[in-house]
Amino acid sequence: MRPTVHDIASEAGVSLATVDRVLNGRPGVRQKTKDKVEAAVEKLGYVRDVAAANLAKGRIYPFTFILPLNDNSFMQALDEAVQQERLRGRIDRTQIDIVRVPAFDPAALAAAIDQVAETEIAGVALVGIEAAQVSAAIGRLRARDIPVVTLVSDLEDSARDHYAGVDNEAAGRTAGTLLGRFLTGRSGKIGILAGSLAVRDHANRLKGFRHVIETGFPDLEILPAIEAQDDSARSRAMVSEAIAADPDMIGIYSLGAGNRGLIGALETARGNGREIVTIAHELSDHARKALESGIFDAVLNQDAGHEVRSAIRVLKSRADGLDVIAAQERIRIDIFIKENLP
Amino acid sequence: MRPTVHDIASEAGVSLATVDRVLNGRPGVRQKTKDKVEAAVEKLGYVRDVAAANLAKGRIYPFTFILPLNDNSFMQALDEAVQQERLRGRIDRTQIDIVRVPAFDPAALAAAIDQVAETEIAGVALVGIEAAQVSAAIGRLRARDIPVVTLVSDLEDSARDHYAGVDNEAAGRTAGTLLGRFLTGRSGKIGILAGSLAVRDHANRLKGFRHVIETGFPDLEILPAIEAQDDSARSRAMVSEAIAADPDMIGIYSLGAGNRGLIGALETARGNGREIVTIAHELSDHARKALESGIFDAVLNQDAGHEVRSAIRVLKSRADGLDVIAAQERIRIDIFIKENLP
DNA sequence: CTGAAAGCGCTTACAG
DNA sequence: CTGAAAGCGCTTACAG
Repeated sequence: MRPTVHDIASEAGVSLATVDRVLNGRPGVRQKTKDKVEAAVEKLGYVRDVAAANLAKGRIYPFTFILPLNDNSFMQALDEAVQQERLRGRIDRTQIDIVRVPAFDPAALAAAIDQVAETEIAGVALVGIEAAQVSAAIGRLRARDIPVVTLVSDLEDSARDHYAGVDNEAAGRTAGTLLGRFLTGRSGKIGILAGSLAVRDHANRLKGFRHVIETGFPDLEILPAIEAQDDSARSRAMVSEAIAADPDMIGIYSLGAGNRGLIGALETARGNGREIVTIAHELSDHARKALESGIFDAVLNQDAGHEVRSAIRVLKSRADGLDVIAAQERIRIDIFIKENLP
Repeated sequence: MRPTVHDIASEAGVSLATVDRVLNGRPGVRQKTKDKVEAAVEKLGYVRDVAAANLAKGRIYPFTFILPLNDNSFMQALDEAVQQERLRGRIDRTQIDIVRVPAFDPAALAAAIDQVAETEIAGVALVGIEAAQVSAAIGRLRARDIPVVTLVSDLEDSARDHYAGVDNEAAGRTAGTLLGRFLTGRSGKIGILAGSLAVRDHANRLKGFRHVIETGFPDLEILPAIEAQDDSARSRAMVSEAIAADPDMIGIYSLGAGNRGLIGALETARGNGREIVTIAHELSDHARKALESGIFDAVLNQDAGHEVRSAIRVLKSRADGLDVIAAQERIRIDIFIKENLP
């Protein structure tokens, strides 16, 4: 049987309380006593039972997730993933509060952060918006020693502890390579559909995409980006117009949300005999159906559940003063085509 | 604060022991008492603290993993993943034994299974080999009510409880679509490199691949499969020869292990001005480097760690007599290209 | 600086 | 059929 604190205590000839002090690096133990305990730990190969420790501590980690009020499928999936983990809180001793703020509103986000900072909290996760006031609010949280993780969308210049999200430039490069290769031997133009290039994520994706196409696929030309604010009706209208206007458009990279409108436009185009190779982001139900029907050729995905769980793991580690194994927390860029749909 | 067994007991006006009996469906409780307890559970929204329960039970799940002694990278990764989980056993109360048997040896595997059946065990995971004697041995395990999960390689006709691995036919279809699309506009022949088509996994991959190419890419012709027993030197020689023999070979699908030899052959071919679009399986270090250098164009991967953890979750559920949510245990087919390498 | 005792939420003999 | 008490491996006041 594996050794317990009792074994350590009797081996070292001290009490349980002292063992606990040494094990948890609490102050008020003579060096000599500490040595005895450490020797016993070493000798018996003691490993702490974390579950039992948590039970005894009755410790609960109160975390707050600040999420945007956004109706696109991905943000909804993210919201649901957080709610899911919230329920699991009973078992993993987290107490997750969700605060929702208007989307794309830096002032609202900063205000929400400041409000959260007033509460008794062990960590905060939030979807970043690139803005000085947001960075400043994060700085104030960190000044109070509250761990902060950015989720999905980073704020590189802020004091956040960790970013739980995808490398968007790499995602753009991935899309570029796939689209370029799917169009092997053809020459023509590529349409870009974005929410807004003012959003760092979208800009980064486009940057990576552009780099790959320009350096690797000289027969393809990238058209100026269509910014449709991730709005479905708008996307549909603008993409339809662009397709009609340019018979040479043979591919589209949709790097934002708003896929529903895009799918409508592509279906219409297909009706008119135009098959356009398309790569989009986020495996929503719509995107899945579009893959199945051949309207989309590939979909890049980030797993919202993974991101949320990673954020929680990191916040817990931080709250416990432990280090994070960065490699283990890297969020993958999933590639889905019709054939490997999960 | 969330309710505990104490709250249920006082609400229902019974003792802790009775609450426990009802909660765990143990016999010897009057229906009327049971009703009272269940009403209290309902009313207070009680949810059991699994960690505390395990602590009290002192329960440990002794599982045995039977793994092939195989030096290919994937099997080594699998072995390491099991060792990893073995270490975590201290925290998640599993006690994992690893038994290693010669690879591709049905008699040895069957013997190992029978030997394990003699021990006090809560579940067995094993890498399947298609053979009647193996199925029979699994049947004997199940007859003793020991849960069995096949890992990586299934035995559909056996009595195993669950398969923790990838849908290999879908993997083949995925490879076919990618290769076909990467070769858009070109016509030529596709080489197939397999370990042995007697291995069901390899045969299934080829089946899926063939289906996609034959129905979707009429300009591509699949050459007879090269079976190199996953041996590096052999793979290298046979692939080199095949490339030299057929100037029309423009693509290769490598559906087994033995990638090192394949990479060597492709590098030589490249030196001779032959660029062959290649898709392989399993993201080993060699495969990763081959992606980075452009020798491989895509790699399909199954995550050994996921498979092992899924197997453990399923075995635990079975041991506890719980159902498994199949959708949650599905193992994904990961697509990696140079740009989305993790 | 150190220890004895109670308790976290559950389960398990044992007694009745 | 039901209950009182002890214990799982830890931590935490409290006392000294």
